[in-house]
Amino acid sequence: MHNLKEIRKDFNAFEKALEKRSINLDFNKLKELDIKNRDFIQKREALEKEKKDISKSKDKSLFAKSKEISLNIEKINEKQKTVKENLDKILSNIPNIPHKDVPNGKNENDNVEINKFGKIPKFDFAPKSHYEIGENLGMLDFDLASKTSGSRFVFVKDKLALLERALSNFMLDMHTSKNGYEEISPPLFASENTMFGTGQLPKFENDQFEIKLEEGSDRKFLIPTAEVILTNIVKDKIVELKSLPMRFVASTPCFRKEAGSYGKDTKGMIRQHQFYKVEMVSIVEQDKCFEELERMTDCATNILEQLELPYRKMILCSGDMGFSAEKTYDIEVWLPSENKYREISSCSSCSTFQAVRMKARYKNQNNEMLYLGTLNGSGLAVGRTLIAILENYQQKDGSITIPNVLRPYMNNLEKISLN
RNA sequence: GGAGAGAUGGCUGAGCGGUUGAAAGCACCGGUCUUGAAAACCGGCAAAGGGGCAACUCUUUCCUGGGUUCGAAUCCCAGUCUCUCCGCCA
Repeated sequence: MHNLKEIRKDFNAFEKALEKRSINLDFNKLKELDIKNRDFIQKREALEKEKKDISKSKDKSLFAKSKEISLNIEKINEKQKTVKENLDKILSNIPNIPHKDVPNGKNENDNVEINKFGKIPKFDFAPKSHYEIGENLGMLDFDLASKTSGSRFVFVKDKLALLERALSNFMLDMHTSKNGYEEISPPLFASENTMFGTGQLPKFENDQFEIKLEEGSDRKFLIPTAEVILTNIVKDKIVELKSLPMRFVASTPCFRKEAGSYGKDTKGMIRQHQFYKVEMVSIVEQDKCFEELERMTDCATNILEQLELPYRKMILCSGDMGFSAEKTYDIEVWLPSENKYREISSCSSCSTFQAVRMKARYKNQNNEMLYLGTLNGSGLAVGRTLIAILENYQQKDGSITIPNVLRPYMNNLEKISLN
């Protein structure tokens, strides 16, 4: 969320900065509400002062008047509240301002490649898709999942289940032992306020699974990513400077409705309602966001390099960036069956955008109160990594070679083949 | 599910109708002392919002939302969360 105080300093600059996002926003309305709001505040405070003085004086002859003032305050307060609500509503739906490095663009086609890694594998046979391979092995079962749960679910079985677990463990080990992240096993439920903090609410409610605990209880949601819960660790906090940066990693299931992606990736496990993801979150001083973003992205690509999977690093254009991000790198892994790169990680700096929503702050060297910078990145999406391994490591006979670094996590298994 | 206890500043913790934005301690910042550090001593130190070029000033805030009162951290009601005991249960 944007700080109204900052916006007010230069409305035009704010409007201009958001041009890249191509949102339709009534800036005049925003301006008008802000003025109205402050006007009401001034009126109310003047009355409050008057009332306070009477109370302090303890002059009984004025008590009746004080009562009258209270009624007046009430009226103005109602009006101010309504204006403020409208103001907040507009404000909470405005996305973050893209950083100047971010290329202008409409959609994913305008993303810009930064670099590439690895050799694209050549096959002397037609490479199969991950779901063919998995089904042939009898270790991916989509039919069973649709029977028990519906579409966009999968049963991962046997050695592929082991592989999935190995991937999670391998990634967690890397991030905790080499990259300085603290491992967290968090709740998978998030409160409404928590979802607001990272920007999933109010705008993207359609994508979230809501959980009903009991009639009339507070709203709860299944986390769409561990980012939500890890970032909110600092919600409502004033963090001590010496405890920065904070770095958290978690491997969790993620739940998404995937509304609006009907007909997209319907086959296979590219796009599911539920998937595992290893997520990194960094909480940093606000001026350290960009160096942290580079660091975090390196942590993600390093996993792919160790798994010897070919990838490319993209910088997202303004039109493809998430709501809370100011700058995002996507890591895309090579998928032979599709003959193209597909997203396997997304690392974003959110500047102070989430921190303002969460009221997450720290005091800098000069004892000034500042909002924190927050970053999140997948390190990596486990389901999609599984896919990438199936496809890139497939053999002619339908078996899968296990990447070297994963073997210690799989009882030194070297390949997965039909029993 | 039943019975209690609690929620106060960055943290711990007093206050239980009016000089309380809030004692005390810790932490933090500045100073004295020291070769330097530590200790000791002295001083400072809440946030949000509004007004002002600024110095500064005003308002709000003691879990949340209502209520009583001229006046609420303090009294009443509802809710949320936490803890203890009993029951049940992975």
